[in-house]
Amino acid sequence: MLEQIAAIAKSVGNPHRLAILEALLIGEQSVDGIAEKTGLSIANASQHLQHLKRAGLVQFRKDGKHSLYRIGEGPVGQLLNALEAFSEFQRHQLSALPDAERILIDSVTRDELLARMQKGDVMLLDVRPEAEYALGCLPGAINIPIDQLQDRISQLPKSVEVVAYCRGPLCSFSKEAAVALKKHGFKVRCFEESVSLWQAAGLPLDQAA
Amino acid sequence: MLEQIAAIAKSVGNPHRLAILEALLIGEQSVDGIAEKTGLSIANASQHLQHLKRAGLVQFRKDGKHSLYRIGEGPVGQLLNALEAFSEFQRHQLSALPDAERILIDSVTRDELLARMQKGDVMLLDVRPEAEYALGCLPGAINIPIDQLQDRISQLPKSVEVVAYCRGPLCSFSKEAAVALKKHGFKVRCFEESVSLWQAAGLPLDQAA
DNA sequence: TAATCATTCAATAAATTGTTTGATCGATAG
DNA sequence: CTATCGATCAAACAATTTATTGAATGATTA
Repeated sequence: MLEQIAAIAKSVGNPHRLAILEALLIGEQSVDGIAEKTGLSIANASQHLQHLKRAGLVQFRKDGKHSLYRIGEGPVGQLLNALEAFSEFQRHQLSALPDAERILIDSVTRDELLARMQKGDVMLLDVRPEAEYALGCLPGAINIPIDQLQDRISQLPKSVEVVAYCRGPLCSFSKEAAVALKKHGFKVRCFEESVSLWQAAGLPLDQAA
Repeated sequence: MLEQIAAIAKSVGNPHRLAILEALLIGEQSVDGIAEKTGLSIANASQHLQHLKRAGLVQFRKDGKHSLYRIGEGPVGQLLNALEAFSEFQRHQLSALPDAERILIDSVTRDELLARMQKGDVMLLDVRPEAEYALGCLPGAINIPIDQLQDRISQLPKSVEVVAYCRGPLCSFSKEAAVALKKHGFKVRCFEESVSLWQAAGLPLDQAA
């Protein structure tokens, strides 16, 4: 029992396999696509993929001479989220802020976000690099890459709540952005599921041109 | 970055270390207490504990000639919960139920549970073994160990909602119980944080004696 | 001060994991 | 049918993890 759980953790406990999962969060990919994105040799990527497949973290289909892998069913995103959240906590722990200074960021569930978007009383902030934003973003989101946020912070409204998001479960940009904004007095939460899980849920993306 | 995250996952990716964490969820312990509970040699337990300490998953203080370890600050419980949830998902996946047959269990947050307990319109069901129940349970809970549940299912009321709980993040009893009850038409949810996180939050336990 | 106890450390051996190489397989294209 | 391509496999090696042993540490107790 504990061994099953440990086996799952062991599967994600390798930077190359995490990189593969991160790549797959964007969408289904062939082995050599993954190999290229992660800098692994093809044979090595294939081995890691099979490891992940055994653990149920990815799934697989064949299309002609390609093997296409995708994120597995089940709460893979939550798992990666939990890992990222713990890592994030650690990093802030280390920066040795006195407890009072530590800023807590609330998050928003997908359902709540959808409802708020309908009402139109939130501003969606995409903090990914421009190139990723251009490929597609949540409907109506504006883009300020995390490294430009300090300079362009005045472009954001204080009248409505800001919801920041980034790539997905293994990315901490949205939380960093939220902390920065909160320090400046904005009303801000973050949407932890971000693009990859939005997509995975079958919801539509905007083409930001 | 991915390496930091992988290091965390690697730390929980070992059954002995998971067993140690499970033991610590109950409370602070000395090295030899942990060694005994997990069946490890003292030296080995000490090494694993130091591994966990490096990863920030446990913390440590000295008291005389004892070293006392406890679960680390931060979202350790969530992390273990996510792992357990994924493992649980897999197990049900494997039992090859057609999608329609798969039973989804809602869970209850601690805050909601507290509110409902005040109002008195829930029945708390502790499905741990009797011995553990005797050491302390959530206020007002009754105990039906998971392996007696089938026989004693008629003792439960259908008029109020049942909330099942068990040991903590690495235990799946409460979910199993909830599935069984739901099949019999009970209104049931499960309290995923269970005893260990209840305790960790500083909330009081009942002495069931 | 010496003896004892709980723990950690250091060294080693055993087991597991990760990577590379080249061979192999199956599907498509010429 | 043969050549090519994407992917997997099998074997071999390197690197990392894990468990065990016995010595060392440091705080208490006699």
